[in-house]
Amino acid sequence: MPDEATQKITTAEFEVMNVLWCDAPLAATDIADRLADRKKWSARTVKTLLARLAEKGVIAFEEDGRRYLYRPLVSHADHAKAATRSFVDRFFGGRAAPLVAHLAEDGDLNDRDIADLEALLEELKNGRK
Amino acid sequence: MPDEATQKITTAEFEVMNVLWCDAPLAATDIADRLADRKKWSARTVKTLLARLAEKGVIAFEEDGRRYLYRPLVSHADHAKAATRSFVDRFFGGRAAPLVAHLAEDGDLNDRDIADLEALLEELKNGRK
DNA sequence: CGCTATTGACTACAAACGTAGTCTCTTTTA
DNA sequence: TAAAAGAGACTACGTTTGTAGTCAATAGCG
Repeated sequence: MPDEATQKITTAEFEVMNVLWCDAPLAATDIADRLADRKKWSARTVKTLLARLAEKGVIAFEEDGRRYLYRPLVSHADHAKAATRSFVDRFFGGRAAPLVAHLAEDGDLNDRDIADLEALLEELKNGRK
Repeated sequence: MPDEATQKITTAEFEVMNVLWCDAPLAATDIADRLADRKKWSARTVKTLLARLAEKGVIAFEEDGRRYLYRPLVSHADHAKAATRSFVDRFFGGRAAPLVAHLAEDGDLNDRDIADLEALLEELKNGRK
């Protein structure tokens, strides 16, 4: 089962993880550069976040000359899965349907979403019987 | 559109909101009592959380003799909706299907969930055309 | 070959959070 | 009527989070 730590990525840390999920391993500076457009963080801030992520065990780093290269230990999929689980548990008693209903009510589902969901359900029903 | 504040309910505060969403208005003591089984918080803690929620504008209180009766200003549905939106935006680029796919992959959807989702999709398709 | 720029290590610091304690007033009860 | 029990107001305090600054080593540049 996924480690507890998976849950504990904060929003700021998540931004860093997003970069690493796109491309890894990367040096701290590279990560800061790739974040530069979205966030106006100093490189220090990024370093701090990397240190905290490493401390939490969700990323690893290896030496590369006199700098470190960072790499995620938790996949995006695993993290999304764990986060989804706890979100759905918390807000919808673990049931997915009410969640989708909420999205639907707000008109947040377009035709493509609906089509995707239909396809997904088809698949599920087949896999199940 | 829902207030920004809607997002800002913390996990501890959320427990308090859950009580108020079930039954309101309630006095602080009543809320503490109803939380007693799940959380072993002192009544003080509950009071603090109520004060913070009031400060954030997500609950209101009215005097009732020498105590206050608290009542949510944000409905459970609104909060769930806002939270769902930001969750789905954050993790799945705003698309619901990948979210459901994650739940499905983990076997977190049972037959009833699937049936519910199917019904929901039927409804959506009808409402849409 | 000394200076500047880069990198990691350590430190900082305010706001938000979780979790309460104390103080004071008032109402109920013995 | 004095004491106890409960209500709100204000205060507290360690931790986490967001957002960095400083210091020391190193390494390339002029």
